[in-house]
Parts: sequence; structure tokens; C-alpha cells
Amino acid sequence: MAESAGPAADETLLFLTDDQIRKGIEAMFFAYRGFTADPDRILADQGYGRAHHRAIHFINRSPGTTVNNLLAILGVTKQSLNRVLRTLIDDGLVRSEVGTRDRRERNLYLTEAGAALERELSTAQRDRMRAAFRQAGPEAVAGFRRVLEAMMDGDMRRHYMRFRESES
Amino acid sequence: MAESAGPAADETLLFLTDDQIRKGIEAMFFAYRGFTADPDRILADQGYGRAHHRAIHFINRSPGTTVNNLLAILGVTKQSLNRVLRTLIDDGLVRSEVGTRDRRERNLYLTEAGAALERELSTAQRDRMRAAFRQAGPEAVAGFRRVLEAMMDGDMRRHYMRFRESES
DNA sequence: CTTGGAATGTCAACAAGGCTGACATAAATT
DNA sequence: AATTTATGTCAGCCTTGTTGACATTCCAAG
Repeated sequence: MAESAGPAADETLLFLTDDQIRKGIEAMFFAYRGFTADPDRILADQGYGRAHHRAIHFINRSPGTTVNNLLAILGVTKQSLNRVLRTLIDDGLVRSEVGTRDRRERNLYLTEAGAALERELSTAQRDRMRAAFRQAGPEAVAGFRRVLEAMMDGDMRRHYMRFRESES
Repeated sequence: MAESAGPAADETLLFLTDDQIRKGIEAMFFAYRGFTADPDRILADQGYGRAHHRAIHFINRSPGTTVNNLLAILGVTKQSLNRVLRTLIDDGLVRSEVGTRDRRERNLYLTEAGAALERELSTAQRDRMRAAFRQAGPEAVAGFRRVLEAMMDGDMRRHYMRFRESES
């Protein structure tokens, strides 16, 4: 188009200037701190960390999931996950059952105590998210999700979408 | 209101259901991985980590900033920041000047090499962010920012806003 | 002007949680 | 029977968070 560099084009693409993008980057950085702040506090009290939260969250989301599945979602090594999982199992928050279909697999479930901690963590995190959602309004929330989905890596989007469907 | 639990209310508040919120939480988790993936790869090649990226980013954003200022923004202990800063200074990416007004302070600047790495990192990160922004559209971007701003802790929002103003 | 406290930065040591590599075991598959 | 797959474990490394101890510098109260 002849006037693609004209003022009209500049105006419609203002959200793509380096400055706008940089603001988006910092927004992401600062918001993620807030996003994890409340669970982090609770976890610190119990001697756990963010890694434990992630494991608990995804075991709760899909009870009976296997170690391998969890590895793919969390994107860490089995050694790293194993250390976290071991403490959760030893502390009686997670139950690991030998798979029935394939007995090499371990199916992971939250125990009652694990579910209790999960509720405590997700309540804190949801409260903040809910407040942010309410304050921003429904259309902002839709935009928020659209941008985040476009920002994911393909693999991660697959895991995200699979969940969205299963819970539609 | 009498009909606050009626179907109309349910519909307008659908974005506040536990399910919607949980999707927001997972979107945040998966998107943050994508957000840091590209810089992480570059940094790993050079033997640096995310902490170095953060320091470089904020020194670039406000040249001459003090260590104390950086501490407040990054939300880590001075000892932790110092280690990262030390390697950056030793490697000639950051210059630390004794403050003129107050000689206890150190004013931090990127060297030419530091600025070059900063450009490499921010280009990678901006490219992904720009693609996500373009794909989602301007209204989604506005919503994205509104939700993220509402999600920040007060302190962090202050740091975020201060920057937004200074770069208006 | 001196002295005590506050601010700032550095050094040392430790912990969490990533990583790699090597290896064992059991079960499924070919 | 041999191979592949899923899982677990040991050992060791790195980054990046933490505390504690300490040096330097500034400022303000006496």
C-alpha cells in the first residue's frame, strides 16, 4: 500500500512500537511477581517452594497423571521433578500408585492433606487473580488470555489447550 | 440486589468463575515460559542466567541507577544482586562508578559490550512479544496490560508506573 | 568536631531447585 | 531373547535465592 508509512498506519500500529512492547515486557515481569507472591509466602512457611506448587497444581488438575506426563508439562528433568515428588510423597501429600494398564507407570494423586494444601494455595492465587479480573473487566480478560495464548511456545500451548478442552 | 444469583448475573460474571480464573492462572504459567524462553537460550550460551538479564534490562532502562534502586525493583537481597553485578562488571558489560553526590553509592551503566548483549536479548524477547501483540490485536493488548497492572503488588506497580511516565 | 548510627556495598557460607551423566530395575514390545 | 520404555536413584555441578559478618561512607546529634 502506498501510504503504509503514513500517519494513519502509525496510529493503528501504535501498540507495536518498541516502547509499547517494552511496557508489555515489564508488565509481564512485575505481574508475574504478584502472581506468585501469595503462594510463595504460604509455601515458605511449610518449607516448600514453587516447584512443589507446580507439581501439586498439575496433579490436582489431572489426578492419576503419570510422572512422564508431568515432566512434559513442567518442562524439567525427571531428576529435578523426582526430588520434589519424593518429598511430597514422603510427607504424605501425594500418593503414587503403580499403573494398572502399564505397571511401569506411576499414577499420581493428591492425598487429603495434599488436596488441603492445594486448596489453600489456589485460593490465595485465585483471590488475587479474581480481583484483577474484576477490576479489569470481561473484555480486558479476554484480551489478556488472547495475548498470553499467542505468547506460548507450541508445546506449552498444546498442554494448555488440552486442559481447556477437558474442562470446557 | 434480589436477582444477584440469577442467570443474567451468572452470564455477566462468567469470567470470574473458578474455572475461568484457573485458566487464567495456567495461561500465566505457560505464557511466562514462552516469555523467557528466547533470552534464556541466548544467556545459557554465554554462561549467564535470568538474573543477569534482569540486571541488564533495568540498568539499560535507567542508566546511572544505584544498586539500592535496583534492589527495590528486582526484589532480591543486595548480596544476591551483588554476585550477578560482580560478574557483569568483571566481564566488562557493566560499569560501576562511585557516586559523586554520595560516595557510598555506585552508579551503574552498560558498557558498549553490555549494550550489545542488551540489544540481542531484548530483540529476541520483543520479537515474540510483537508477534503475540500483532496476532491478538490492539484491544487484546490493552486488556492484557489492564489485567497485568491489576495483578501487580503495590510496590511493583509503583516501579512499573514510574517507568511508564518517564518514557511516556 | 567527634562520635554513633544509618546507608551502602562486599565477602562467606548455605539451601533450593534447575541441570547432566551414569546406572538399575521392571515391564512392555518386537 | 533382545530391545525399548518408564521410572527411580546417586553424584556432582550451576544459578540464584537466603543470612550473617563486616568495611566504608555519610550525616546528624551532642
